[in-house]
Amino acid sequence: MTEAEIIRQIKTKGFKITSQRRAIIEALLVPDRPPTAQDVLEIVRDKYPYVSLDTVYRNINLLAEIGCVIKINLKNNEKSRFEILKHHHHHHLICLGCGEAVCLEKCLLDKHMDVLKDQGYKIVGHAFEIYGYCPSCCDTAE
Amino acid sequence: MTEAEIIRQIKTKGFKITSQRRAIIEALLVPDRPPTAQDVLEIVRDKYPYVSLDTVYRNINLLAEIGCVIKINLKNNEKSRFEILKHHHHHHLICLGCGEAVCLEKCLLDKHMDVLKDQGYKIVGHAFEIYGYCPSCCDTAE
DNA sequence: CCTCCAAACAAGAATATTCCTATTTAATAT
DNA sequence: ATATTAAATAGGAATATTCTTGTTTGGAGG
Repeated sequence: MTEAEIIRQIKTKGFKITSQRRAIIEALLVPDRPPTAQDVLEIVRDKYPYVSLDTVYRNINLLAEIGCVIKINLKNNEKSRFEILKHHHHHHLICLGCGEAVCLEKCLLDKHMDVLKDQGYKIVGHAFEIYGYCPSCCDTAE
Repeated sequence: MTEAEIIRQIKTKGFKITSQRRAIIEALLVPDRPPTAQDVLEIVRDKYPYVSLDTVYRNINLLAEIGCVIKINLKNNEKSRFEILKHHHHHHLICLGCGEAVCLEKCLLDKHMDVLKDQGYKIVGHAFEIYGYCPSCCDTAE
């Protein structure tokens, strides 16, 4: 998803475009690996020194709610990381060794959703994460 | 899983049985709906007034790691709730209306796991939660 | 262009959870 | 029973994230 597409989505849903919001979206696209809120703050502050961390969280959460960003919860109280949703809906394997989030090909959970919808539940979202060790961390493990 | 079975598991894995630990396990079984760490603390303190909240979290996390307890993450910064795993491995739908955690029948994620294991990943756990509204909260919603 | 109002903001307080350190204790070997 | 040691604990500090409050601002309508 490009910056322009995201901004269009935000407008469509009736939210406003502020300079901070725009800068946060751009910052999310800069780092190699999905950044933490703190990472985003530091990038944004190069341009807007008075942006608060709360604003970063508020905007990232908005982006997650409208489906433009995925929140990656690392275990053990590490900071969360946030990934702009480039292509399709997917989930992650989080390596407990190096902390890297590996994208899973495809979401296999639609079956669950369908059953619940039939039973009268209204589903608005889901979280799914796998914890383990990637092949190279398996090698170096004791 | 009964208290005795859990204690046996703890011993088997080389952890110690302390009076606080025992009391925490018992406290988890008391409330109707899965309790928060604070709920557990209050029950335990009836008997042991000097138990710390950290001890409750530490023990619940241990129980979760050895697979005796499931951690239920409610959205929006509500406190987590913890459920003694009575029967088989399963997940939850969390109602955003009333906050209730509905148990899902069965874990459909084994396919994912198998694929990853074939690729050399070592899987140690996963988190899966669905957010939505239960039928009665759907009725009362605007 | 000017007014208006909901949405967004900054700053700092609050919250849930974990970490740190010094002390105590369960289980094991003597 | 006693000594030993790693695990567990209490208490308080630290951390990530969200909430609160008063202020500012985007964008719709006149």
